[in-house]
Amino acid sequence: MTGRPDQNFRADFKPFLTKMAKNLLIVESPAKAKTIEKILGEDFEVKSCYGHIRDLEKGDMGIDIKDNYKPRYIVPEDKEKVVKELKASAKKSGEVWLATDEDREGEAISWHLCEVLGLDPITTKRIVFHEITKTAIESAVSRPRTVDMNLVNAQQARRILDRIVGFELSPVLWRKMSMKNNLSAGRVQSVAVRIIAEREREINAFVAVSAFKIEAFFTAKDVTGKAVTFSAEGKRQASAENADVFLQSCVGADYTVTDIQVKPGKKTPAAPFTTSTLQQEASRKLGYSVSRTMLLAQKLYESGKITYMRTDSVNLSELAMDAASQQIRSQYGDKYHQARKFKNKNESAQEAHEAIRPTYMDAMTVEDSDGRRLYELIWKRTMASQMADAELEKTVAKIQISTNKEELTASGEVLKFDGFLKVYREDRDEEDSTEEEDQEGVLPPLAVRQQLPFKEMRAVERFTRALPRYTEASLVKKLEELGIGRPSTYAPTISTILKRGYVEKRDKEGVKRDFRILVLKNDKIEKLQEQENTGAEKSKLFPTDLGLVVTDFLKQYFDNIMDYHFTARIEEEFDEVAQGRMIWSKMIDDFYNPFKKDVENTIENAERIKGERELGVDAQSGKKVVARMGRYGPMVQIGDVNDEEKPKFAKLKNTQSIETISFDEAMELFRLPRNLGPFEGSDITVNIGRFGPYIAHDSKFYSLGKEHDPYTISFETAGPMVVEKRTAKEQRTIKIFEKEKIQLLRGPYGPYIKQGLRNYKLPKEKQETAADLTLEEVKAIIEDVKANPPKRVPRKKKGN
DNA sequence: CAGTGAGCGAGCTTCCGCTTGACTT
Repeated sequence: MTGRPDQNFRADFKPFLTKMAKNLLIVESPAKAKTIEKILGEDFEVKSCYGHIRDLEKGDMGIDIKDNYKPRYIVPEDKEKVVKELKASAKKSGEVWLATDEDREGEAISWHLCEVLGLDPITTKRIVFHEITKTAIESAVSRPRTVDMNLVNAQQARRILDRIVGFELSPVLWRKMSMKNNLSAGRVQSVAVRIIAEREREINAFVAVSAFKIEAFFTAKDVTGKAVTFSAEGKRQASAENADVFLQSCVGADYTVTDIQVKPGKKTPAAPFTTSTLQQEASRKLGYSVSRTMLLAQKLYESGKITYMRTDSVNLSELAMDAASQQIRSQYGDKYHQARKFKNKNESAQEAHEAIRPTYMDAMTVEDSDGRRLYELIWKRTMASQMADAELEKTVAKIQISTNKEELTASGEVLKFDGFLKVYREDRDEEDSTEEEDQEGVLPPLAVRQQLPFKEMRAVERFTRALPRYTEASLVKKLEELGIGRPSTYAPTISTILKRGYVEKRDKEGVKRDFRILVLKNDKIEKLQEQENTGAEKSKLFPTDLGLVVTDFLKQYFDNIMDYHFTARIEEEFDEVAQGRMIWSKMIDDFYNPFKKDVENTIENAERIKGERELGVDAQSGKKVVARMGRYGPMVQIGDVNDEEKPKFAKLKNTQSIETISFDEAMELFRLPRNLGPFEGSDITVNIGRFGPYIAHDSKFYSLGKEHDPYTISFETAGPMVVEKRTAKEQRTIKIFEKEKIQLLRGPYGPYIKQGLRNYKLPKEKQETAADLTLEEVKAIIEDVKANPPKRVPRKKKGN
């Protein structure tokens, strides 16, 4: 099938539009709509539906399980306005064209549009394009198809399965967990937490082993005749004793070059950005969180600077490849250009869009100061992807030791042609990099049989490293590898598991560790001990105790859902549905029956989730000490609730965990509350409460903040703190109406009224003169705000 | 805001995947 030449398109098309009202073309994104309207011109009105316009009702799962899993769809409240507008436009227009994205979700959106706008899916025109260019769009318009119901059914199966898993599993947690927060579980989020949980346990179980790295230093003349030092490595020695023996055996040795190998090498540029790789590189190079990257990318997209930012495709349009080629040739010269098409490694990719790239390759940067660094990263990556390989020369020299049979190896790397490295080099994650690769240097020119002047030889103790904890971006990478989640959900998934308290993002301080060095110099061996910092991590994802116990629970009772390959397996079945080889309701039925049994079995037989761990026996009372989950989080407990005497409880610190806390650390926690003694007539006490550590004095409470430890803070520190915090509190106060219990306070967003637990913002015109407000005026403002509450979260729907 | 930790039970929570804004205690 060959496409018509473009110039014929309008001629073909016109007759059918004449005198009729405009055509309505619907796309998903409003930014796209604007561009396309310009391209298509007068005959088309282009509107956007802002993604899905219908979803399953929330009540009773939104599915009639007994009626073949029949879905009950509704237009969510926040989509009512869009739907109303689309209906009005559709009414006025001659014909409606559906141009949603070319993937499973896009197809379903088209079908929902048919249902809502009263269009017949059998006849309504459905078109797709992967790039927003005149050619692509006009060629798409010249070859419309209709909605593919098999693909729609695959989406419905996906949607319904996710609803079933989420809405059946979450209530199981509500029943079995004593914590009252709104817990949740789902096909994607629960596996994401599992990944974090398992990494943590690997790290906890890890035992570092050391070996001695042998490194010899020599001098030689470089190309300019200047003497330079270079190093060569020997075989690692397993222990300090072995290292010592080896260094002894080298005393008084001569070192001779016996062999030199020179091999060419090359480096190839990475593919253009997808959502996932953009998130990874922005995290590694710019330190951005996944959500920050997406926010900035969205802005760049909306202002027309880059193509769509939620994509799993590495493909560049012809237009983009040409533009890159031109830019590279003019900026760096012809030899730096090499046209490349990249293939997606990921099987789950749906490739409805292009890769993320600049709209105009000749724009090297953008005005917007927030988005500039991200834009430049995208620009460089796109350029590099169309540039020549970098050419290297790797040299490996073997060095003989005259006094023993061992051999040393010196290796070096020289860049012969920089190629794409002129613009861009991809960073690596910690876990993929090795020590050796990091320190390939340049070797001076050497010759076989050359005698090398010896400086010294070192045996340095090196420890194996545990795998690093995940960053947001490396978690996204892992999820993508497993085919779990989509470009539009990576950032929200991370927010969800953080919000639910399954995972925390924080830093970990390193610990000091001694390591040994043996140095052979002037025929003498010196033994040194030095210190290094190890295990420090920044902005990493840590599982909480909640995350760990929930993961264990779900793994025990729902191993199928928690399996890393569950999504991949059901994706194969969705594909079968999409191909028309499987009925979607049958597929869901096969999944649901055993799953429902698991749910019922769990509700009936599973114990409450406690995650209890015995730590030892309290010497004083002779009672058992355990760590476990309580109603308000992880805690330690002395004694049993069935004992005559009430058990003692203490909350774990943020950095402690049920799994790793020691008996001594647990006992330490029972030192609170501490009484520091009298100050201005009443005792100062320190404790940890619902909102963290605090000082109590004269029946007032002051937060302790992070820099002070309630276990160690002294009376000398606490006294002045009370005074300081008390005055700060007073300064925050503008006015107090004692009897009515109304306070007028100054906050970070300006002055506000506080009555009981509720806050009321002052109207703008009253903010300046807040101190002059009378009780009546204040009461009026409260009533006013109550009557017109500030719109924040969309209100609850009726009937659900 | 601030000491809790058992159990009862009303009424509530919850999923994933498309899309942007509205708006900050």
